[in-house]
Amino acid sequence: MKIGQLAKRSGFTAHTIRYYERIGLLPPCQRDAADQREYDEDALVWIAFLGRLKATGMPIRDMKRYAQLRDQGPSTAIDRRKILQAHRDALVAHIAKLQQCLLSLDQKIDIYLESESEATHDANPTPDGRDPPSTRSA
Amino acid sequence: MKIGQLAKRSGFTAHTIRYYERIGLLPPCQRDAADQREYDEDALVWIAFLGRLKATGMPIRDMKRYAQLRDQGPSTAIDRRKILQAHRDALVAHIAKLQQCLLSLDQKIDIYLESESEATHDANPTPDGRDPPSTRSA
DNA sequence: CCTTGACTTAGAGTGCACTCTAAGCCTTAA
DNA sequence: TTAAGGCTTAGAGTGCACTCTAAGTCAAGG
Repeated sequence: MKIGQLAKRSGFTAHTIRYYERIGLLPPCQRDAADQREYDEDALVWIAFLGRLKATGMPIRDMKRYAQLRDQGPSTAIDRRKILQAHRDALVAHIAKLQQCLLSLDQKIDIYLESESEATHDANPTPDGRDPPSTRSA
Repeated sequence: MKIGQLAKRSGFTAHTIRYYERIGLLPPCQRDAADQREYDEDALVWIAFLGRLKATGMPIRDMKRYAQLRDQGPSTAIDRRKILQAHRDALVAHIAKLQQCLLSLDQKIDIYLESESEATHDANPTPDGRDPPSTRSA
């Protein structure tokens, strides 16, 4: 497939795909008679994997490290697995943190909703007219 | 407390706190006789909240919008609540996506681990000497 | 008295990850 | 035949969120 196709199927732009090739994240691909890039399904699998690393917050320099090891062949498999595991652990921690933030966000929303329903039952929003839930710990 | 104290307790640097004030994320605070910033506990609560918005991926321009509404007083409470709810929904979706990525990351790690244990039982890592788990969907 | 270190300002610089531009080539449909 | 649209390159530009610099003031400790 051409770069435009790969772009559509991977969710990256053609610009970004060329950029990734330039910096060594994608290996150089086949070219057709007109010197245009021609990709196979493997390329899509690889770039989709990069997309997941990116989505989970891996910086490009780490993806590059991984890509370099991959280029060096099977002897680097253990190193690659370790990179992935470290990333996985960081991801688990990150998700946990997000879930905690979600909790306190929900709490804050509830405080807003409560003060809104008070305002419905009562003509006067909050007793002293202060900004209702501008603060709250957690 | 002084800016250095607030920095320590909030996890932001003093530089960043001044930057946030400059762009309107933090309201101007009290100054002491030497014109140095003096913060109260409320300031800490507010900046900690900003920290959670940031940690959950809210861009600064959206935080600014929220801060502006807050500065306008209680009449903007519903708008603020809606911002928070929209952010909350985006966050839930983001967490779900991360969890999906975590799943396929774990699968990939398992493939590496399997090929490693094969290598232990068998002298020859992979039959044809190819890069073991460089791909795999999901 | 002197040094240390925290603070002040405006504004410049950084790092990341794209994102786009310019100028041009090639293929395909009308 | 021509126009549209996709492709090529090197390199410049963008947006975000800081991050730091320079030059200076000020208060406390040795």
